[in-house]
Amino acid sequence: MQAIVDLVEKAVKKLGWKAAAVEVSRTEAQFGDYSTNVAMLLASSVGENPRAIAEKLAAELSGNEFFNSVEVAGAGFINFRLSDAALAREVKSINAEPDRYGASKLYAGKVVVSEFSDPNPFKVLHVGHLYTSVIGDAISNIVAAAGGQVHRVNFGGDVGLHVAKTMWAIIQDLGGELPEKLADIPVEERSEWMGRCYVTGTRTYEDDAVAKETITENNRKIYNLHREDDHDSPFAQIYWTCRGWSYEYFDAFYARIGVKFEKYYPESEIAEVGLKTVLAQRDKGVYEDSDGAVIFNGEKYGLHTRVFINSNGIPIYEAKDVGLAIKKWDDYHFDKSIILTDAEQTDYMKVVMKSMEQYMPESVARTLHLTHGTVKLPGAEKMSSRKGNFLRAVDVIDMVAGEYKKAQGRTSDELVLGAIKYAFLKNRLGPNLSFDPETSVSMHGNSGPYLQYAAVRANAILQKIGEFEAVEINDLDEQERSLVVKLTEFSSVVDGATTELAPQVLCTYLYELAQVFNRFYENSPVANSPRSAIRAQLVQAYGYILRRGLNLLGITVPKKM
RNA sequence: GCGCCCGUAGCUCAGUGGAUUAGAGUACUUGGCUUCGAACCAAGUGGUCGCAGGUUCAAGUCCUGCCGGGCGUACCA
Repeated sequence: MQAIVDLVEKAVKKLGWKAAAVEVSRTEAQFGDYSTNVAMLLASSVGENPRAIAEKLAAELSGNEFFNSVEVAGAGFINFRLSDAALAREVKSINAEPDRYGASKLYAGKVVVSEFSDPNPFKVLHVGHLYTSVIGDAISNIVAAAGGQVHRVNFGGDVGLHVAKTMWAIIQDLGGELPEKLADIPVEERSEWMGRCYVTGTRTYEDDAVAKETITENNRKIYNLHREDDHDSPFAQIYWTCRGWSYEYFDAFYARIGVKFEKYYPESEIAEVGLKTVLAQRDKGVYEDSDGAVIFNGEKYGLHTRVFINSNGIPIYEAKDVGLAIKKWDDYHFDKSIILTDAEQTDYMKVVMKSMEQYMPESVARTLHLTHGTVKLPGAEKMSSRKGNFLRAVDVIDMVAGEYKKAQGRTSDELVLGAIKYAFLKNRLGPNLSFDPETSVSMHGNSGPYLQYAAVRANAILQKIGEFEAVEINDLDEQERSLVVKLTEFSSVVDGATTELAPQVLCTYLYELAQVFNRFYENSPVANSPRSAIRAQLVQAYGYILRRGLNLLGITVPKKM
């Protein structure tokens, strides 16, 4: 709590000691509400033992109306117990400015580009896209709430070998370059059909040497139709139509999960600048020719070597990422660029960034690559969209909807997404995520439904009592006190989640908050109580904070459940 | 081989170097609905924090080595 930090700093100064970095953290209820170890940190510079320093500080602070008690414990901890007056002030200030209370300012005025999700046209959205979209959205929300001017962008391969493979199978399936036959594909089967074509094309590329040549040629044709702005040839007509289907399918998906993007960066729009840049920087010695390809020799930097332009002269993923980075910098001149991808790309990204550092160091220094693991479902094999044994994003939503219906007799996207998003976000980023639709997204315990329910309960109370007076808040009992103390932790939690870009920090807090509230709820009637007007203010403040926290995670609070 | 990540209760996981006794959820055993919805609450069982050293007043947390698992390691994205 910042107010305590300020008071401690003031006391340290008053006692004539050199200011140490004061940190105040929550502590176990048996010790107090908050504690600080500043006495231990001061020990060496002051030249006294921590315990004695703590005693002096406690004496200095204990008269303050902010505290009920200030006690020294253990090796020199100072434990604080907040006064009712201090707690009342917090509740009042939450209810006065529910959307601003405790907001972080860590990104105030900063321009932030947040790239995530990154699906490829001509392919199917799988469970990984759902996962990465949910995380990216939450992180973007957190940065935006901290004052960041966040631009959410999405990158995807509308050119490249995977498109060439899909196009090959599409043309086979249509019986030739016959765009008019596309009308025969039912609207609801389009994405599915393209996904199947991708799998067929990939298998063929691996097994059939003749077809492989055609696919390689297709790849070149696709780059060329962009260069020549060809929308008329039968091949181009098929390409543009299917590409359009993909983007419609993506938009519908994002709308369904409540994630919004400012723009797509299709690879076709950045491939040229990537290609030109890599060639220009090769001439300056950053990249090298090798076996007909253009590479970056990462071994000089303890990384591995990667190809940027293949021996057919086509810019592959590496060169496209160079183009993307340049385009983003030109578009936004960002203070921070966040790129969220699967952890498989960690070393890859290091190589690309190391190469760009040679000629655009400022942009690279402001770029942060965040990674996450893979979603594992119980009993599932490793998924591969190239082999076709993957789980689609909609399959996961359907599975959870099925579980919801089984358990509660009804379901809705709002509830299903609340369950999925929370299950995805409550764990730290990085390691793989075990996701079990049946148990992990259960209706009990540390789950999205628990939190949504905890919010609905608060609303139900407020609805029942209607208008109430903002009377003075005093003589808090134990349950009321714990609820308010928990509310005061909000700002430091948000700061922590923002600093670390770690949504799980917020999840843990919100769950604890909901637990504290549910305990309060069991024992503290609001409607039929002499303390009704006081408790209503607490419930209102709690409702605001819980809703804000959930919204940061991309989770909405249902009107009813 | 080399590089990066992970290893905490039966299972899934939290855990900015600090508190006699390492926390949740789940599962299991109990108790609590005439109430602002019990999708809740309360109590209990369950740990050599992978192993071994080191740094520190203090290590699940930092360092080193080892064991186990995952990922990456040149023309896919």
